Amino acid sequence: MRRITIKDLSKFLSLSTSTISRALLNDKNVNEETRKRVLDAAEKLGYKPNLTALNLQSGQSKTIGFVVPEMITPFSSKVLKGIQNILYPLGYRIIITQSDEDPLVERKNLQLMEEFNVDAIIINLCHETQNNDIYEHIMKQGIPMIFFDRIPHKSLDVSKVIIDDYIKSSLMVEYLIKTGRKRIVHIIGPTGIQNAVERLNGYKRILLKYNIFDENLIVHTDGMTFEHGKKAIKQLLSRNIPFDSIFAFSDTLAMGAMNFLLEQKVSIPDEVSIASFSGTELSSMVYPQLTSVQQPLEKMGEAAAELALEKIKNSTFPSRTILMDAELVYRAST
Amino acid sequence: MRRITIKDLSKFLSLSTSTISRALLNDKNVNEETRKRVLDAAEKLGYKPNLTALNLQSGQSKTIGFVVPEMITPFSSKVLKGIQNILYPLGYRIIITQSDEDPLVERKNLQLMEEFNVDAIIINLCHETQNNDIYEHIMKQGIPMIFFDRIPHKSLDVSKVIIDDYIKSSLMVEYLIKTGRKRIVHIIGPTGIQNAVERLNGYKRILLKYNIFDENLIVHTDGMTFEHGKKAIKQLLSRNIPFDSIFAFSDTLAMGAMNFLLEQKVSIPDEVSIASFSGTELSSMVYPQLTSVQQPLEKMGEAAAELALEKIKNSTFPSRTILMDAELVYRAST
DNA sequence: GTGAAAGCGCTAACAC
DNA sequence: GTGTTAGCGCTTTCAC
Repeated sequence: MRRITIKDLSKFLSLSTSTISRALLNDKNVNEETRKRVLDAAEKLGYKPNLTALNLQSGQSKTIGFVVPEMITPFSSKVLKGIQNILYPLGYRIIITQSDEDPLVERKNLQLMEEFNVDAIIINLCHETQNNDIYEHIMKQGIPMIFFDRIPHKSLDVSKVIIDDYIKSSLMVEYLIKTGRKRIVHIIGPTGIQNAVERLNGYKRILLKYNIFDENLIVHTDGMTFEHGKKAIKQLLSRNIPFDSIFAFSDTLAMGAMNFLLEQKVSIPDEVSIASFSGTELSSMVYPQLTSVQQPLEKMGEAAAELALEKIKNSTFPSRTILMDAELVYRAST
Repeated sequence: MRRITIKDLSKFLSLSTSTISRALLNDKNVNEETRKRVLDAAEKLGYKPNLTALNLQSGQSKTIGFVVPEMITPFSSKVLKGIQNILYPLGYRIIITQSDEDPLVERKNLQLMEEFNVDAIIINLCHETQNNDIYEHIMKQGIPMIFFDRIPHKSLDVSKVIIDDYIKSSLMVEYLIKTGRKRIVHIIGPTGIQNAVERLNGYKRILLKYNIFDENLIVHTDGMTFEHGKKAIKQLLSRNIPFDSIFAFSDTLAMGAMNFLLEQKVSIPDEVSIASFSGTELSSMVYPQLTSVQQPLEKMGEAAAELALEKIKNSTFPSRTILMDAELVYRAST
C-alpha cells in the first residue's frame, strides 16, 4: 500500500540508492547487468518516482497557471487543450482559474498562482491596464507571464500570442459589404480590452472607406455574455435604427443578438446577416450557422506553451510575439 | 530574485529555523514577541512557503485529477468550477484531462494521473465497464476515485455523485406526452454508459404506460457530438418514420437534431418539439431555447470534491453515493 | 520558549 | 561501476 521508493529498491537489491537512481536515469556509469536488475525490480515492485521530491530538488513546481476570463464557452478549453498537448508530456501540471471577466477576481487568481509557486502563467486577461501592477509584480518574482488573445497595454514587455484583430475585422466587414450589406451594426466588446478597440478600428476603417459609416450603428455592451448580446440588439431595435447586418465582437454576443432577432421573427440572413469572431464549435451549433473569423485556438495554446517553456528554461530569453493566422469561415448566417 | 526561505528568516533574525516554523504555524510554544518579529520579517522579506517542500514532507501531492470525456461543452467546466470552489481554498491543484469519449484515451489519462501522484481522482467516465481494471488498480494504490454523472458498473464499490436518470427521464417524457405528443423519438446515448440505459428505460416505461411505445422511434448513435445528433435525425427522416417530438440523451445531440430539422424547414416546436438532458448554457443559446433536465453541475462538482476529501483524510471512509436533484426547465422548444 | 537534528524521496558531487 | 554524503525547504520530535 505504501509507495515504493528508491530506498526500497536499494534494500531489495542490496545496491546504493545512487546506483538505483543512476540506473533509472539511464546514466552511463552503470553496468548493463545492474541496470537491468534495477529496471526489473522497479517494474516488479511497482516503483513510481515521487514527483514532489523531484520538484523540491529541482526548485520548480512543474506547475503552470492558466488564467482565463471564463470557461462557459469552449474558447478557453480549446486553448487549454493546446497547452496540454505540449506540457503534459513534459510532466507539467496546469492549474486553471476563471476570472468571470472581473479584474478583481483576476487579481485574486493571480495571487493564488503565486501561492501555488507556478513556474509560469499563461493568461487571457480581463482588462488591458487595470492589473498591470500585478503582472509586473509577478514577473519581478521571476515568474514568466505569457499572454494570449487579449494582451496588456504596450507598455509591458511580455511574450504573447495574438491574431491580427484589425486586419481580420476589416476583412470580415468588407465581406459583409460585398454581400450587399450597407447598414452594418458592430457590437463592440468591453473597451478595456485592446482587441475590442482593434476590431472596432477595422470595422470603422472599412465603413469609412465605403462611405457608409454611421456612429449609431455601434452598440456598446458592458459584458460579454449571451444576454449582453441580446440586450444590445434589443436596445438598437427600440431606438428604431435600421440595419441589415451585424458584426459582433464574439460568437457569444452574436448568438445572443441572433436569438433576440429570431424571437422577433426577423429572418436570418435574409433581413439581417450576422458575423463574428470565434474559433469554437458554438458557431456551427446554432441555426443558421454563424459566419466567423475562426481563431486557431488549440494552436494558440501550443504556441503559448512554447513561449512559456522558453522563458522557464532561460529567464532572460527575450519576449516574443507570435502572430497567428485566422481564417474567415463563411456559413449560413451571411 | 531567489525565493526567501525559512532559512533566510532564520539568519536574518538569528533564530533557529524551528522557531521560525513554529511562529509561522501559530504554535503556542513561541514568545508573542518572537512571533511578531518573525511575522514582520516574513512580510518584509516577502517570504512565501514552498508548497513542494510541504508536500514532500506530508507525503501528499495536493493534486486532484479530473478526468472527463470532453471539454467542448460547458458541462465539465461547470463541474470543475464546483470542484475548484472547494479545493482551491484548501491548496489543492487540479489537473484535467479529456478522454474524447474514448476509453483508451481515458486509460492513458488515468496512467498520467498516477504518474502525477494525484491524491484522488474525480472522473466522468467514457464506458461503464471497459476500464474497470484500471479503476480497481488505481484504488488499490490507495488513490480514491470519485465518479460523477456517469458511473461504473455496480460491481465496483466507489463514491459517486449522480442524479436519478430514470426518474427524470420519465418525468420529461411524460411532460412531452402531456403537451400532446404521441410519436416521441429517443436519441439514446452510447449504450456503454449506464445513464443512457437508465434514460432509455425511463422513456420506455412511460411510453409503455401510455401504450404508445414504438421500437422504431429509438435512434442509436455511436457518439455524443452535435454531428451525431444531426445524423440520427437524418436517418430517421430518410426512413420515413413519422414523429412529433424528440427526447435526446444530451443537449449536444438535441442541438444537432434541431439544427438538421431547421435546415429541413421543420418548425419547432410546432411540428416537432425537443427536450433533452443538460445543465449548461447551451440549452438557452439556441433558438428556440431547449427544454431540458437541468443538472446542478456546479453543485455536483462541490459534492464530488467533498467525497474526495473525506477519502483523502481517511482512506477507509466508506464509499457514499450522493443523489442530486435535477430540475425540469420548460423552454420554447416544447 | 528555543535549538539541534532527523527525515520526507531524490539527485549530484565526490570518493574509491 | 558503485557507494557515501549533502542538500532541496520544511516540520517535528527530542533536548535543554
